[in-house]
Amino acid sequence: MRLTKSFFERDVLEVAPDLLGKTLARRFDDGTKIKKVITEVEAYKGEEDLACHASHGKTERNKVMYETGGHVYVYFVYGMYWMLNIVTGKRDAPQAVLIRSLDGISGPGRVGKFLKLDKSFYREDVTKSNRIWLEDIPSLKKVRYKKSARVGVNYAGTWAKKNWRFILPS
DNA sequence: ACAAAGATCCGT
DNA sequence: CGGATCTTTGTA
Repeated sequence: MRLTKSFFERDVLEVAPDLLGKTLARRFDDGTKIKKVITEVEAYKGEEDLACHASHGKTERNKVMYETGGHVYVYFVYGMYWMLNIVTGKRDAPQAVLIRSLDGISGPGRVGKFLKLDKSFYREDVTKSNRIWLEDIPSLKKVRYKKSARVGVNYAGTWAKKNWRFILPS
């Protein structure tokens, strides 16, 4: 079953761990369809969170984070990687979940490459899109997961210490 | 206008 | 541990 708007409109700290064990589905232009279980995510929450891209207010790059949950936030880094995030929460509450790993695909850069993401996915709605969406596995109710500090955000001071990275044990 | 840094990955 | 490679951001 496809995850709906109400799933994504909750607080990012609830949505992020709930995404573990869920399925990410992607239909490519040639019609090929793939599904992978999400195994690692990170939460980025609000303008106060110095590790969050919204910490300097709304900009051309991050403006989709201010929209309602369920939108895709993709951005380009290090000259070669597209990072996949799912916006969560209500409008004007900038939050997003970074999809760091899928089953067999370790690292956010590789996830973007595997899914063949690009600028055109910016602001895609995963509750409606026919090329990227998320699905529940009804039989799987609860999963155990580990928490740790987020990766690559040491510049964020005390915010870097928050255990907002959620990992499914392999 | 421009320089610097970046929610990364890979090879050495 | 440094290079690749280029967009976004704040003004170094």
